[in-house]
Amino acid sequence: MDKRAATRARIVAAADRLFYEQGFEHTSFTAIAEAVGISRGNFYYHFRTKDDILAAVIEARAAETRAMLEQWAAEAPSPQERIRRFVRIVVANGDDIQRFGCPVGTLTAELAKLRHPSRPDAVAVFTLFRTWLGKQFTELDPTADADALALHVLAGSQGIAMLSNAFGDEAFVRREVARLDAWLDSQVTANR
Amino acid sequence: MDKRAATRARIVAAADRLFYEQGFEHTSFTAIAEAVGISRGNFYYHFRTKDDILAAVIEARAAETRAMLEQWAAEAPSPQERIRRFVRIVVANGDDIQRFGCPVGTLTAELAKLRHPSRPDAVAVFTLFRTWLGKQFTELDPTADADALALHVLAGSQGIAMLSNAFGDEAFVRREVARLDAWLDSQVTANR
DNA sequence: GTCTATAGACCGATAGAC
DNA sequence: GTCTATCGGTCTATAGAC
Repeated sequence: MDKRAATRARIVAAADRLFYEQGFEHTSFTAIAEAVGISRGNFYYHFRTKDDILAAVIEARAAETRAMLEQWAAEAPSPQERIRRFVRIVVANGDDIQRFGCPVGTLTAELAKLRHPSRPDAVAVFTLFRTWLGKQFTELDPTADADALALHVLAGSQGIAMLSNAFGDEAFVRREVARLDAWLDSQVTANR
Repeated sequence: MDKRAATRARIVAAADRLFYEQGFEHTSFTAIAEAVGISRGNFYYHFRTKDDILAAVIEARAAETRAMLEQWAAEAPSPQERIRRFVRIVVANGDDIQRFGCPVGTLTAELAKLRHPSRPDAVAVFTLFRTWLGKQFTELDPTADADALALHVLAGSQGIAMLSNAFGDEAFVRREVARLDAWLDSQVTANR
């Protein structure tokens, strides 16, 4: 990787984190430049506008998500176990979610209010999870409405993330994850 | 109501709507003043700072919520029917939620990222629903963990609102509301 | 004449953009 | 490093109701 690409990657990583922690609009150029440790002037060598950075951040998140889903698919033996991996995100990233919510959910919600042109790209990250989950449910039961089940799981984890952020109640998160797990079990049993 | 209070109320109503549609930070003084039809200068006669407006908006939302919950409690005969009223919000306000998400959820999420001092007050609106729902579940079954059940319903509707906003899929909303209704039925049946 | 409500000029700071 | 627009925030003059 040449120096240009390396700096670009550092900018994207810093912006990603700041957009998550502070929101897209609230994060200024200056804040990103400071986090990376470069001057604002240097900045424009890599990105012309703030929207360009946002696009790069969303692209990076999408790539990261694809890699993660592929890894889960490779590691976990059964569809049920794979779906369980997804459900576990809200526990594994519990601390971040409690403080800043779900990165996918909060970004799409913000971009919706801003009527931002990149909003569909942010939604596409949601869609990655949606179709991946749908695939697992189809494997579990080819006759099921896999997309509906996928959205149910997605909605469940979004609700948990939202209230975790609002109330900071870890017991609630564990309880609701267990509930989702149990629901998943019941789906598998029903298919036997 | 004197003229001062009337103008103040109009400002709060306009700010409420704009904060909902565009987010708190994105909404400028100029935008609110334009929406109300007054000059920016006049503004400071009624509110000194933007945070003061936010505080007034949150207070208004809390009062509105309390009134709504009281009305539901008065109108609906059974606890189950009352809880059902709550679940129906995502359908009744389906259009707004699809475009701007849940007003309570999106505001608390934004204020969390901004580390805004009024965030606890925004969360308190969530708590109004939480305790009201808990009360209904206690009436349904005094031995149940009413708060856990309340949070489950709250999380369910938050998840629906989030994905409704992301995907704009009305069939999904109806499906998930039906699912929550069925779950509620099962809770009632289990108690018999 | 006094008070209430209003308008609009104006401030420093900071935003994104170049 | 500079430029311009706009941000939240402040001050003062004044029009009209009483």
